[in-house]
Amino acid sequence: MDSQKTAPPTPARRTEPNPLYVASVEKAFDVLKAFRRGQAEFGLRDLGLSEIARLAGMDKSAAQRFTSTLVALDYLAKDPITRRYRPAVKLADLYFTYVISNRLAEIAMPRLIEAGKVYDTTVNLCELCGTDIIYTIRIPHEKARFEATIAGRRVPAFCAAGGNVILAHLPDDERQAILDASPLRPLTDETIIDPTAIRSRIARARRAMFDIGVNQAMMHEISTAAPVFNAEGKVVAAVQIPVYSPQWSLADARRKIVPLAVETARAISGSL
Amino acid sequence: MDSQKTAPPTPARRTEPNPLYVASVEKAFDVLKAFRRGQAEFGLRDLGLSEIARLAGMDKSAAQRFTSTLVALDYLAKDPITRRYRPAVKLADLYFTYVISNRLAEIAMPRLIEAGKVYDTTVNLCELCGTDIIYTIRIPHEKARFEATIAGRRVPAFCAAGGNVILAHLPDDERQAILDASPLRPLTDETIIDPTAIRSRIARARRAMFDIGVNQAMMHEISTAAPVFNAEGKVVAAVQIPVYSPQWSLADARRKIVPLAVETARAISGSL
DNA sequence: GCTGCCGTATTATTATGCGATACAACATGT
DNA sequence: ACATGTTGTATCGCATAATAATACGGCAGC
Repeated sequence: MDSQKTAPPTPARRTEPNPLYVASVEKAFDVLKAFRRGQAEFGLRDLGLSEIARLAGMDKSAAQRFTSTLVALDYLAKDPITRRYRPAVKLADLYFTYVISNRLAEIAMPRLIEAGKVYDTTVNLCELCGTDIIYTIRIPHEKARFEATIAGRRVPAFCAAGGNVILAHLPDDERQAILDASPLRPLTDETIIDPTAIRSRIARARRAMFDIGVNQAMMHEISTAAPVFNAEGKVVAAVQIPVYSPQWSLADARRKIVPLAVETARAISGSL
Repeated sequence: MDSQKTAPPTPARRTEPNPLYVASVEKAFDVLKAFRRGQAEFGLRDLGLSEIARLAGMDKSAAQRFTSTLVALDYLAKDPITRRYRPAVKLADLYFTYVISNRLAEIAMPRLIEAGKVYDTTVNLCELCGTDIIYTIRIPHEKARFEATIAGRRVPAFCAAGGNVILAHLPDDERQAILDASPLRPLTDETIIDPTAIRSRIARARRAMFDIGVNQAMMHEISTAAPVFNAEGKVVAAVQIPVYSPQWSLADARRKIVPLAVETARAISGSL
């Protein structure tokens, strides 16, 4: 008679036997992560103390301490009447901190803005983070699903055009390690999850120097991407441009959007 | 014989005598903040251990422990050869966490995108955070200075059009408290820092339901803004639209941009 | 009105984070 | 080349600071 109502109790607590490791910091971030999970899995915009405890895999006392601390630091806000917590504006500081110290972003930004105007399309820059890609810069032009317009969004690398072009130019062992670690869960009915199919798609992307995918991460989305290289010739990011059916056909995307992504990526690479 | 070479050693350590307060968490965030300061004050994209210690106001041992844990958690990256640290992609997660759980952002996003197309201008949503405003959503269309295009950017509320329209509709005591707490340091040669001038500008913004400022936070910028209200009639944000001289004149901004900002803000308010 | 769950407050215990110290690897300048 | 002042790394005993158990009050919903 198991009464766990929510997902796997704890996603395997990281055990860092390093004497320089401060465990409290990890737990604070676990609390923040709980909100992302809560939103993704249950559509919750705010969380109560017990929910946080459950989602972050800690007991109520710990949740109490860390929420209290995060509220004092202004990274979490607490509704005084419902007593529920939600992420606070100040979290945006950290994104700024990342981007402002990122030369790649600085160089890419004007070119991405430029590129968006050519066909009035959204243009994104994405970088690898573990087995996912994260959209670090987004220039939205079209009203897609809300999450699809927000910077910081994660998509598994194996099913994103941006992910594929990055994987394609990684050293073999690194690419393999990431694919091995990727849970091949489909995001749409058409997501390719067959390992050999994925591999050949990546190989194609390497030869062509771009990738294009249809309905892989989201329905009605045709996603194109091209790799960005640094001065030493290593992939560091991808320019990704999505367009949406039925306004765009695959043929038109191929003919117009792919070259735009490739050209933009090349321009950025050239200035690194 | 003082050998402190850098700015004020510690910006007054917060002393939280709450038994539920976990001080280590604060220190971890202090380390992250150090990067923002390092960038703002010295233009540094990465920091060495000792620099972090200095900027975050802690000793080398502490800096060592917290950088080490933040690296383990992937919020900081360490260059193995230079041994310097820099903010890592994963920080973008936290921004996403904030925005995705924010109803306001969800409702505003499509209207902001729409608004940007009218005159091909950048459109921003900003929210109050302490004495600053933070740009939470940005739809960039023009290639302004890099920082001016990044979400998470902070500007003192008193000299930002977005800040003024928010302040204008706050309860008197709250507005006063924020102005009292604001360091009235000018950002440009033309920034208004006279308290009574600021007050009358805010009063005007309240009556007019918009604000417009020239060269207040950045040279060549004409900044317009209008307030967004929630269902209970409280200000929660501002729609801000900047245009740049010499492409735009003040008169044109008044005639075209202000109504656009006002209308967009009203549309958002109406859907909250 | 009873029962369960939630958020809050308080406590003793000890594990945990602390910071002094010593070392190594560079850079610097003479 | 050497002496000097950095910087980053590693170790360790001590006491503080974070912990988890517990108890309380409030608010739901049967």
